[in-house]
Amino acid sequence: MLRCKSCGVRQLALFTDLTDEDFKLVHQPVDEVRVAQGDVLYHADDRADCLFTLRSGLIKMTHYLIDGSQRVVRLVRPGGTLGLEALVAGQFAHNAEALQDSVLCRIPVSVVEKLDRESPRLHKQVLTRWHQTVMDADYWLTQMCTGSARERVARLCLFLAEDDEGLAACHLPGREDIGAMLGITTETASRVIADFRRQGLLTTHSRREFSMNIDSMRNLAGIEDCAA
Amino acid sequence: MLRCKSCGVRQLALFTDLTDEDFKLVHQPVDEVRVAQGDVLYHADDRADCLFTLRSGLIKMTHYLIDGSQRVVRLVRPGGTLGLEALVAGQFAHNAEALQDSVLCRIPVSVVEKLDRESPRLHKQVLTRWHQTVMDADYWLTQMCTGSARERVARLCLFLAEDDEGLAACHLPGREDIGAMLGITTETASRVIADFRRQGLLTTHSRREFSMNIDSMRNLAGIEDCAA
DNA sequence: CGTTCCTTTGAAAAGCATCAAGAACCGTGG
DNA sequence: CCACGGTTCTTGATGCTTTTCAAAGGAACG
Repeated sequence: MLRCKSCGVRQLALFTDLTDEDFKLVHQPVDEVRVAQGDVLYHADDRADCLFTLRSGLIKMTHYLIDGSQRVVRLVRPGGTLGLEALVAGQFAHNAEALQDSVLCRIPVSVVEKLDRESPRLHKQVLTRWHQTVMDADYWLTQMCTGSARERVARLCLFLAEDDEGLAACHLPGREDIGAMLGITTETASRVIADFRRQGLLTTHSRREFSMNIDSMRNLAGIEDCAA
Repeated sequence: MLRCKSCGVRQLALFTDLTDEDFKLVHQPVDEVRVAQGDVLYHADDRADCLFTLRSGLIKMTHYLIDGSQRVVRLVRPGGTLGLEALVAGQFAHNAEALQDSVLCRIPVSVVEKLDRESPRLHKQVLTRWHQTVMDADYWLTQMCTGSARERVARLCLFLAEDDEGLAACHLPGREDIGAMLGITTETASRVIADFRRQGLLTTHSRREFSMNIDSMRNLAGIEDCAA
């Protein structure tokens, strides 16, 4: 299972920088995991003995609220890391659910712990991953939890478009998910998107795909370059 | 300067668990830093060659928005760690400003890096601190960025009261800061608090101190125990 | 081809922001 | 000790935004 060395996303992932020497320390399998859109990778409080690197797809990290609804606290994109808390706690801190069909590498905690001890390169990467997670969280809060519903939807669209390289089709989540990401209701999410469409800012190709006029969208969002 | 061993907040802080052996590795001074209410500990993008443990007081971590206003992304309470990003980036990621007179320990990055390499106990603590930071960030998002203004203010009051052990006086931030924490306007913050006061849920002793009826406040907040 | 789920839309009500002004508080200097 | 000016807090009135409740249209799927 050790194809990590030639992995396509490795340059983005946890195992960047690793030398051949480092790889020799990996004695447990790094499996590939596939989750279909809508499937749950893990639940909060599940026993955590591995962590994940996202190779392709899109994952939402959520918390359930007291009223039973869910709040999206962050999205993870290819190259991102999920479940780092496995290194310090016995259980996961979020629910991780696929917004798109996704492929991940499943890395046993024991592997990361060993490398963390014996490879300064991986050790540094682990810290960097934590840092990135915090930056992502802060970015999410400032961008997706601030301003009017229109601004937030515009920012979310721009965020989603970064993955899919702009002009072509971007994945558009369901309205309920959009609501849970932005802290607004499903109806408001729907209304804003329908409105963007009427104004010609946004075109939906299928139910779950769209493209947009990036510049106009930036105006609505309040121009700010993306830290994530 | 090595009074860490007998430090009152050490049990909460980064240097928990350290043995005498570990302390012998610390060859650079751990300074005490005092910041008065309203003072800035550091700015985002400041060169970061040290990190901090909060001994007493309260610190707000903020980002400036494009419009010049600021958004509070998190509060740090005694025992918490600030500026962990110094370990992986050359600069700080937030503005850190004192909401109350505060005392911190200023720990050079070189010290933490050395201990991180040579003390498994500190190494574990560093990871735990990162984890805690992410948990705090997620808690902040779900609690302070979700629900009506009344709910948010109620949750913030409960959060602030945890420090000051309930019944006695708790620190009440300025209305503008409250707004920046909850994503609402100064006026709305003021109105909600004035309203709580009229309903007898909350009593202000001085301008910056209050106490409250915790149970009623919990009802308004939607009961949920605090993860932070 | 009908069922089911998701999205869109409408109308009314509630919530919140905005603008503007007055009141309370703070530190300072007389 | 009190008066003063600046700041922060409170309050009111108004209008926009968002939620809520309800229902109808569309797309997906067996």
